[in-house]
Amino acid sequence: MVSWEGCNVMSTLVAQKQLAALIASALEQIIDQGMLNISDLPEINLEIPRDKSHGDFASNIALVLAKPAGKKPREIAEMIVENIDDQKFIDKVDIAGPGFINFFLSDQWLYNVLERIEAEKLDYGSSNFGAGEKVLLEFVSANPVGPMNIVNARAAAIGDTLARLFKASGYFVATEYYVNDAGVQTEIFGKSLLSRYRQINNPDYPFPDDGYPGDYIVDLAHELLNQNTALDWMTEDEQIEFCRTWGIDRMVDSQRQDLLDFNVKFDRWFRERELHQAKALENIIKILTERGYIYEAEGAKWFRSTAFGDDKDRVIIKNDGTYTYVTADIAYHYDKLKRGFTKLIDLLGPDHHGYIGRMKAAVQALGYSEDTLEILILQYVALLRDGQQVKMSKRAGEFITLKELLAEVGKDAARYFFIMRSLDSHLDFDLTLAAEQSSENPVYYIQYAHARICSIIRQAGAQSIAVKSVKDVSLQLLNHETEIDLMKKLAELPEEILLSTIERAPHRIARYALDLASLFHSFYTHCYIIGEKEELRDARLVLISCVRIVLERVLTLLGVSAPERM
RNA sequence: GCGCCUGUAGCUCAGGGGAUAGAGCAUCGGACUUCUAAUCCGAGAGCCGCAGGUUCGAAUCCUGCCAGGCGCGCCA
Repeated sequence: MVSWEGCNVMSTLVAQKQLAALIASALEQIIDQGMLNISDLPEINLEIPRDKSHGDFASNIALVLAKPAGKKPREIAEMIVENIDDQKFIDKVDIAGPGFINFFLSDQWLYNVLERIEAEKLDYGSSNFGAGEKVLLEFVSANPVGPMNIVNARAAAIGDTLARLFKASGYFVATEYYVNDAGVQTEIFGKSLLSRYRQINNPDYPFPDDGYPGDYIVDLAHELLNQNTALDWMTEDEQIEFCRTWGIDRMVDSQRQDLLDFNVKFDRWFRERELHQAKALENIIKILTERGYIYEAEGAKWFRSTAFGDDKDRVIIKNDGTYTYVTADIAYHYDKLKRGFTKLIDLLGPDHHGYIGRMKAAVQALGYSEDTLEILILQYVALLRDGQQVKMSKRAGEFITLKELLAEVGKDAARYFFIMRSLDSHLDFDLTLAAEQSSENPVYYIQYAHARICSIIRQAGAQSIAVKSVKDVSLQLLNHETEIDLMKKLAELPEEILLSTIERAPHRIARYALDLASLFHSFYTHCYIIGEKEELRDARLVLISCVRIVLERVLTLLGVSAPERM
């Protein structure tokens, strides 16, 4: 049994849980009295009504029960309300509309929120929901033969924030970037680099037909020249191999640096070559063969992925004896599983959606459940400049790289813009707006709220006014409408973090940050702080200090900085 | 042809069974002798792509259609 002693409600999550328990016990009493005849209780959900006149929380339970119970919704609602135990934290309970039960809570629960924020600081909103489950989040994994593009950038921002959300929700998370450094593409890359290297002294040296045209390879060639390597004494094959490994290492280094500049740090950069060196591909084929999912046909070896619902079986060893990329990918995922991760999440671009079936099949063929692997598909990004779409052609070597994006709009705006839309949304990224440092830009709007609070606290400090502890101020003075709204929003953070994690929806946090900033700005214009009487001033300082903590918290989740001055 | 995503205010997007459908931008009108006007307050603006169905209740779920984006290799 839940104890109702004291008023321990301190977030919307807790409030909803407690109200649901109250309704459940009311229903039990009604059923015991024989007033209601239903076989089993449905789940009781509390929602926060859009309209404030509908209370702090509302339940539709009476409407849901109307049919199975064969009674009118309002009649059921009345019985429930009559049987709800009186609680100190409930001001009143109304029945409204077709049969909604609306709960109006005493403001005390909001003051408890401030106490909790003061106690937990930047941990406020965290939970142990994940119970330490080991999750491996793989994202970006861009080919190392070229610079990272705008979709990679979106994946980086979203993947990184998802990782932060999983951590906040009590999971053990590791992030990985898978480097395809073993395929045909890297060989073409090696040839391209060697050709550019030769062209420095011999402009007529041929460039491979299928070579990579970008200028970055020319830059790499000049860097290679300055390295004074033993390249010229090698055979042709050795030269290509050297260019490949040296060049890929340089590409990976620069990708790693670009991502660090974007506030994205991977726990591990996993090289495909490690799998080959460890004979992991041979091993995975052996395992799948033993399990009976490999067969030979048309001179190749196939993985029977259709056994688990895939559209067609997949070639795993080509008729020329080499492996397909799927083979390495299965080996990589098996490696993840062997390392003890019980949940694998891959964040991929929309061109990879056909990949879901075969990889889920592979995981199952290896003896794991289908939902061990979760593949999130990210939709494309269209870049706009001055309202016009920026055309990008990879073949012509024209595309905006992550590095260029950061130079143009900055890390904070870029992160926010990528995260503010749901994964499913085909994002229109407005470069002009993102680069603008004005009120039209939501990033600055949120950061400005944080900087404003810091400024007030600085001003107060200059007048020797310190921010007191929550328990030393008169919280009941915080009763202005904008103050109540602000505290309600603070109360929502734990729920928001949890839902953002469960729904894999980082955009919810971006929106929450914007809403909180908006409520603060509104409060700021309606309520003074430093000029007010001491008691009210101190209470308000506590309030804005809590708002500041939560703003810093959500900005950190987004990977955006929380400036103290602007 | 098959698969995935999308279609909501002039624009970009939230909401994904519940009460009068929301936000930002844009437009229009107001607010600075005091803590940052990078702000606030207010107004107008919508057959929620179309047509059926399920439901006490559908923007939300199901079916079909229309439109846009992206896939459907022994490429990665």
